[in-house]
Amino acid sequence: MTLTADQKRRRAQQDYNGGLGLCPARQLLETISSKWVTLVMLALADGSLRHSELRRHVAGASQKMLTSTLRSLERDGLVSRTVTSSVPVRTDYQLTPVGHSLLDVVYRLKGWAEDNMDDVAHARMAYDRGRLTRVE
Amino acid sequence: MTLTADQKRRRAQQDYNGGLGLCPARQLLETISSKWVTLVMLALADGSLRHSELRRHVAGASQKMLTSTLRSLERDGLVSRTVTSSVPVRTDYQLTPVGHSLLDVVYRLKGWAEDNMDDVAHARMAYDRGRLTRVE
DNA sequence: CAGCATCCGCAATGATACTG
DNA sequence: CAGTATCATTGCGGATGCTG
Repeated sequence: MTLTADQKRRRAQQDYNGGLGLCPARQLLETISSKWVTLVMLALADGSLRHSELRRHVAGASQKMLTSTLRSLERDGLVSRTVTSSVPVRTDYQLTPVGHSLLDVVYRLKGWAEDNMDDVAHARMAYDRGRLTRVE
Repeated sequence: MTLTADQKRRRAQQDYNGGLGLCPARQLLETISSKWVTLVMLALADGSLRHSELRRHVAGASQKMLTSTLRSLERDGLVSRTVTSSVPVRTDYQLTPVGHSLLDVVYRLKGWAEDNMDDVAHARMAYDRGRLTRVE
């Protein structure tokens, strides 16, 4: 078998997440870092929303991604799903207590972004403009 | 010519942002949400690190991804890069003041993950158990 | 209306080899 | 050692159509 360095690295990463148990936190971090997670969390901040409502709140999210994200959040116990078996099926999503605790952190993240977006925007322009000026 | 890789990334981001017409804050949020960003930030928490050292700290990061992430962070003014033009080129990375302010938030995120990983792990098992009643 | 399955294009990511 | 370009692969994410 030609298990080159690629396999080894990938195995290392997988083991890091699952086997060692020393860093399940990282696994969680990566879950949170998912593109739509923060947006869905913020959308559910005010209360429960239906699938269609959620989709309206989160701009640019396809039905597939939304469902996928919600499943992930539900699996992690951050979001609870309530299905009402009426004729038109109604499904409501809302944050669990654990979800709310994460929301608190997400708010801080959002706050930081709002506070520093000017600095970052400026830094970006400066970087893009003077990229050929190397520091030595 | 040396901008090709960066231009690709930049183009991708702008393409996404342009399609949705988003506020800069959300743009920043997505930057932070990048998979390796938090890990690199945490690695640089204690002080400056060289490229190779950084790579050792962040498990599973390829050289390409690391460089790419660092470039992104440098562009946003969160990380500063210091190149020493000695015979073996030495490059050190360290957080900027703005980077440190983000690090503070990242710490909270990490703290949350550590505090809640047990709950989440439990929720996951429970969820998976319920789903596995229907195995082929 | 909720959500799952399928096809598919493209961006993200990795490996490799090459500069300075 | 740090960094880049190039090619190959994959998995994300979008679109569509079908089920309950």
